[in-house]
Amino acid sequence: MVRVRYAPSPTGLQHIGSVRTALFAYLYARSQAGVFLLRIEDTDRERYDEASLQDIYDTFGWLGLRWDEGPDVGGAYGPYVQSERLDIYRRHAARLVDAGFAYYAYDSAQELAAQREASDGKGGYDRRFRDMPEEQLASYRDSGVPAVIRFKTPLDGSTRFDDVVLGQLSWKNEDLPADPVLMKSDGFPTYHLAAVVDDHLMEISHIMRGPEWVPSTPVHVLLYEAFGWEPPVFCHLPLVVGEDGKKLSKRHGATRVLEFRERGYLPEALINYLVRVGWSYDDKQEIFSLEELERIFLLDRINKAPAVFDYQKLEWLNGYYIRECAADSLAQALLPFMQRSGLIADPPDEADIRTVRDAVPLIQERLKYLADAPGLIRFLFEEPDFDPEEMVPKKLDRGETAALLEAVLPLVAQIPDATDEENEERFRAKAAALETRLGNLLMPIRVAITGSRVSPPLFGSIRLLGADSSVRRVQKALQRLKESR
RNA sequence: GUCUCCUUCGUCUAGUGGUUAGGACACCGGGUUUUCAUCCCGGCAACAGGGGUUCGACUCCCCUAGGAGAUGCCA
Repeated sequence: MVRVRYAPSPTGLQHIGSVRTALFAYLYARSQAGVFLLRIEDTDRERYDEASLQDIYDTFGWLGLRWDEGPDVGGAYGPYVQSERLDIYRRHAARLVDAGFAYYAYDSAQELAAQREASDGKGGYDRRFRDMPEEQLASYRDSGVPAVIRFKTPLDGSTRFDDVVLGQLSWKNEDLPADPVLMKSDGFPTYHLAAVVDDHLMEISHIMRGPEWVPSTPVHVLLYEAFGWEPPVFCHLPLVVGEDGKKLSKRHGATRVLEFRERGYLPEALINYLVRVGWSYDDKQEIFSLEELERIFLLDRINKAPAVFDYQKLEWLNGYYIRECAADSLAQALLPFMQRSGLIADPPDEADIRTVRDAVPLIQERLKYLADAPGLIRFLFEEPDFDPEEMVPKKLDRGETAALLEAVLPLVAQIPDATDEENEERFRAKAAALETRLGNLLMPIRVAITGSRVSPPLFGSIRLLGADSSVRRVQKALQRLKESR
């Protein structure tokens, strides 16, 4: 039985890297008909942040990735919050001390900092309490200095493990972190202890996590050995980096995942994009639905090398998924963005909903982001403001433009009652009669109606706006064009 | 500094000893089109460098260079 976990710590908002890790774990569990579970690693009470915890639920709720076991849904291996498992860690740490694999240490933060400094960035702890005789130890114990429990990493020999992605990895034990802390002085475990204990007790079969854990994996392997447990399969995912090749952070743009929702990305697009960062299926397919991924996602197609997060490709996918979207659901998805830009009320009234829905066919293939919609159809909700000069087509002047507009005005009122084909035919005939180009006729109207030279298709736009408003806007624009001569 | 990992077009990647090194995004050009967008066609563009092994290396080995991660009583 494949059991994988996503184990975020509520110390920061969910970002691209963490969600990519979760996605891979989720997909692998699904493809193996296994279990995907959420475990909250809240053992750092210094950095604990309530909002970050909520962000985890909000993020995955939006993405539509559900766990089979977790704090909110329960399960047979709980509790799924580490701060609720403290006595489990205490017991296991004590067990290691009793068996001679770990010991109490009484260093102060200052002493440790001084040691680090003295070692000239090389790290390294002097292990002073590791083999301290009992008589000496007693004085520390009685002094009331808070103790930590440290793990005795072997002084010689080597530790190796197999990683699904990286292959066989090996360390000399002397290069390992010197006696890492297992239990902190505040009674909370460190990641090393908590993760190992929980992964074992929760019967995790595959540890899928970011590459920053590779260097501490040998310590984890040693811990499994000390406990007499069989380690799970390790699977370290490649890093997601920014364009500068460095670990993704705020300076690379939107890294907080929910910000992608605010910017008008579709979860399908983000998921599809993310799955291709560090994973491939074959040499052809780029588009994957979540449902398909849940069937075909395999670990052996995971890449080793770090991958650059490419916003342009994400943008393309987002446009693709917007185009694929059913009109009604797209309209629905657009409403919050219309509200946020103040064009429609919250809650929206019937007429506004209808307008948005009717506008969808006009703008669907023009949207790269949901947030683009308000800009494209703003003219349906309020009168545009524009420079009359915008109406003048290339190679024409204001006078000529005004004359064309005047000549074509009667046709505008008829637009809503005719098909696009009929309208086009009429305008083409008119253009021919006036010995001008079709574009020279339509551009001034386009600007008069929408306020911009770039807009959704004109006839459809006018149909939505209605004959009266449309004619009024053209007349008004004509007036301004003449006046400003 | 030390340890570990990584290295195919600008980017994501396919490729597992013999390929014109394939696809996608981006970019450039062309076509369709009432603007924009979509769509269609075409183009540019890569095996980090050096040694081996081999009849033959992008593929295997070694070295170098570059990059990244780690080096916490954070995860």
